[in-house]
Amino acid sequence: MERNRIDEKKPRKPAGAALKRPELTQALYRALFEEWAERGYAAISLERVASRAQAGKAAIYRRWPSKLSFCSDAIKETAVPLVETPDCGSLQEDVQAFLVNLRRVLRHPLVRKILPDLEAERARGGEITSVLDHLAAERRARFQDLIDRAVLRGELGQTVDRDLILDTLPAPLYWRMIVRGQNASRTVLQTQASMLAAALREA
Amino acid sequence: MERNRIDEKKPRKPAGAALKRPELTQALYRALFEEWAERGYAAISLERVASRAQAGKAAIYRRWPSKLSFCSDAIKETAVPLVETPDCGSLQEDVQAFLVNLRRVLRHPLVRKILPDLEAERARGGEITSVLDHLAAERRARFQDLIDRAVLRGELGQTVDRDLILDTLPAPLYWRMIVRGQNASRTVLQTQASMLAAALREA
DNA sequence: ATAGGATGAGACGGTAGCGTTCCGACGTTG
DNA sequence: CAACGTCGGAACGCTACCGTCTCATCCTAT
Repeated sequence: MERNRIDEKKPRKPAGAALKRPELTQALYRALFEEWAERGYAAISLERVASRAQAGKAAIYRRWPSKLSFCSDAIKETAVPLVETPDCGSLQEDVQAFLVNLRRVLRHPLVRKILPDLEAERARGGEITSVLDHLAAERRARFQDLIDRAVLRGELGQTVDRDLILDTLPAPLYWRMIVRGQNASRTVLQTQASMLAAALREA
Repeated sequence: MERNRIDEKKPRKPAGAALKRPELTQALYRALFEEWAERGYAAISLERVASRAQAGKAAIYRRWPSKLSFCSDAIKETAVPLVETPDCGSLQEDVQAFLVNLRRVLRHPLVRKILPDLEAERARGGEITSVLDHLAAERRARFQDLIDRAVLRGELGQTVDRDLILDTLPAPLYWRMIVRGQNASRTVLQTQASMLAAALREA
């Protein structure tokens, strides 16, 4: 009876499938993010998203039951391939590699607009708060690895305040690029890495 | 002819005046900020602001021609008495005093919600962007004073990168309190001040 | 070729806020 | 006392979007 005809999400044949065309789903995600960047989460109009994707409103309501689940899926689908922080040999190099990765993310023009909106929505206690909390937890785990390596190398004491480092590492670059809207050259990253390494050793 | 009957903003007699009652104006400001914190700038409903202040919509439109000018006036009126950064004798003490002032501002429950919304609105290029740019310029001037004093004392070299310091000083506390939503104890401020002073000397 | 399912387009009634305008009530001024 | 201006409240027509629904069309699989 081939019951997988209902379950399958990807095309069985090489060409595009007809069951909830995945290309359209991607187009809807893209249109959503554009709308999101322009208006902010609270003011997203699904009508405009649909027309921006040259789709009908029904195409959205067929896939997701609500704006929240639509946006939640869009974030999860997109934010997963995020920053990787491999071991670069020293604290200073680890920090600099992290900054390079962070800059790559913060450079994206849509991220620059959507990220502050997410923070605002979270501060306000909006409905997407839970989604963001989940992402924040993942982000925190990456930091822990970086700090653990530095402690093992003896670059940081075992009593180091991990919570404070969590504030210190990403904050200056975020502030510069997102809050102040400046760009960050390679020399800026290097100087910031030096300053951060010095700050961490002081903690 | 007593032409000041038109100009005067304050009551001539001890009792409340009738011409655009200033108490009502203040009540409207307060209601605006509450609404702002709950919904965000883009979603502010002047109808709700009015009813929250137990006023009629006309009371708002009699005073301001648009939402932008209403909010703009409210911000300017409120944000002017901002942080002061007096000379405390040393870089480390100056930094710590600045952090204490910043914490005082960021602790306010309405500020915690309105500030991220302002950043998001600014990143989006919304209509209040110009108002915020003006405030940012004032804020920057305060930092220049703090750095100038440290250079004069010989604590920082004359070639120090002021732009980077502009990113480094407020970022970690802002990140901790606003983005992460944590509070900041006195020892947190002290440790951050030490870390920041070490970072600045590295710049 | 044909049947079935997704699609784009758009109509529908409902909700919400806009900005304006009117009203009767009130208090201050003269 | 009378005139005036502001007050709260409410109604106005207007626009935008919601979430549902219908329908002709197109594509794919059988």
